[in-house]
Amino acid sequence: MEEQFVVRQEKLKKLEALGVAPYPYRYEVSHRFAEVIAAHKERDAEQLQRDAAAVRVAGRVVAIRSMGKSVFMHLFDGSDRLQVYVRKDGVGERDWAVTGLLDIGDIVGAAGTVFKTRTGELSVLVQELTFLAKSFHPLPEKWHGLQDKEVRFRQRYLDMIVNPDATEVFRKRSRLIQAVRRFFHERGYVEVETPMMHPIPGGASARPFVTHHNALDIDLYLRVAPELYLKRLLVGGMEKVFEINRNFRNEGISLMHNPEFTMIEFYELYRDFSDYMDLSETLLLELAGELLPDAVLRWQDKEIPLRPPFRRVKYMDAIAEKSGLALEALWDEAAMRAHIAKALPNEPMPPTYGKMLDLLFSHYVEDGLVEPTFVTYFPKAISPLSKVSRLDERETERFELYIAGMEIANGFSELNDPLEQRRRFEAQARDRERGDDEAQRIDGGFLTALEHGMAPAAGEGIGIDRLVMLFAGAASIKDVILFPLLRPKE
RNA sequence: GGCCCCUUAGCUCAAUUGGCAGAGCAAUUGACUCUUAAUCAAUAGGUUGAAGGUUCGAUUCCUUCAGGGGUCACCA
Repeated sequence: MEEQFVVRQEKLKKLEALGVAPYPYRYEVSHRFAEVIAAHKERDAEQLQRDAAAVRVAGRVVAIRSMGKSVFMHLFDGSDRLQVYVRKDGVGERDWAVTGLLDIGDIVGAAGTVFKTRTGELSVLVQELTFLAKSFHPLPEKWHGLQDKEVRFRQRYLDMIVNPDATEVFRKRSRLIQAVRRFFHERGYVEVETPMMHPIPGGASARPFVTHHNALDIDLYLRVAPELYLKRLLVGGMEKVFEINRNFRNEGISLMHNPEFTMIEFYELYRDFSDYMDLSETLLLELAGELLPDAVLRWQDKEIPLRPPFRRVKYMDAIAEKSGLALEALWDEAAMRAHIAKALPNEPMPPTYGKMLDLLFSHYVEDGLVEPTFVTYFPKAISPLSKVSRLDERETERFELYIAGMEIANGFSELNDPLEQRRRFEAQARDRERGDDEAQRIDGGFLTALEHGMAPAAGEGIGIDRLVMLFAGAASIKDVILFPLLRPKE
């Protein structure tokens, strides 16, 4: 609001008139609030008075209670709150004048001694108050915090100042990614960075974002997946490799989808999809050990135990069971078409057989996969990069891990036969001609790499944002992405 | 993109059937040297998201637009 902005600018001028530097360069902090609290919370008022431990702390003023010649304030350091107490006769004349000019939102340093108030709250009796930065805007209300989701996402810093839980989610995210990295480093994986801009988008079925490089005068696509580049590294002999980075998909936004999202992809030579299902279980349990009190995900109103081995169900069996369709019908395009026309009359008829399968899977199966479940042996038609099953040539050695109705991971025995890979790409090209504009494109450079010989390998991708949702109990992907995509305002 | 819902003071929310736009917090002024949702007294703060329409009269009803949320589709 205009008026408050003006008033606060006037206060800044008054500070300068007192000889206070309004934007000093540094402040020597001796303890974070959590350290002060941990060190002294168990001691009683008498002990604290005897010792008079000296601290220098800093934070944002989030509450002011003035008693006239003494002022209580709560400071917030990004994680914790700490009360400080300024008395007129306890600080210098100038510091007292500064205290009177403070607004909620200002940032200050406080040097003094730790004590306990009459009501037992650990506080700092201030001897020296240092002004560190001015806030010209009022903070959201103290009781209810900031409710407006739009403001929370557009001005995430306000969310973080007022709703400490928001920050906690992102600390968890950081710890989770750190734990994932350590997991793979401990197993001898090499972390790499492959291009974010691809001349041919590949590695996943999705619409890409397009951009243009001026000097080369070529269109480039923001990557939808790093897969085809990571496999080139397998050809090069990198035995274990992973990448944690952003993917970009030009698709809709929902509780589970943001156009840019973080993914880990990892690959290991001489392994197959079965090894990677085991590895996924190990990883999730290790993350639970790191982030949860026990191996139980608490998400929304659900309790989801992580108890290996996770349930395993074949993709086609899952659809057959939930739809009531016979397995033979699922393998027959005409029968599928008839079923969809009759049972799902409001759905537009998918252009390809693979899209029909997708439709039935998401309609009948997906939401019901709450407990951790590996869906296995995806049909060849929708798995252009995975190896054919040893058991049934219509299927592939591919799995997806579902938890809480969300797809969390996707892995397979990597197709390494270049002639077969070329045929799969050609089948995708035919799907594209039939109207599936997410069908994968032929990447000649990738085929050439395979032609040089790639050892058998397993590969997998895990959606990090969704994993954070599960481990932090977040209902929306927007709650685990600091700045989710919103339509720009004005 | 389709459908449904929301948008009122800086923030959180009210406003009876269409009849004078309010409260708490925040802010301003004053009192107060252990408060913590501090307290007490006073003051100020509004183009009710925007533009039209109906009406004597619109926060309220209608249309269009903008932003957001939910949902469906696509996707992870």
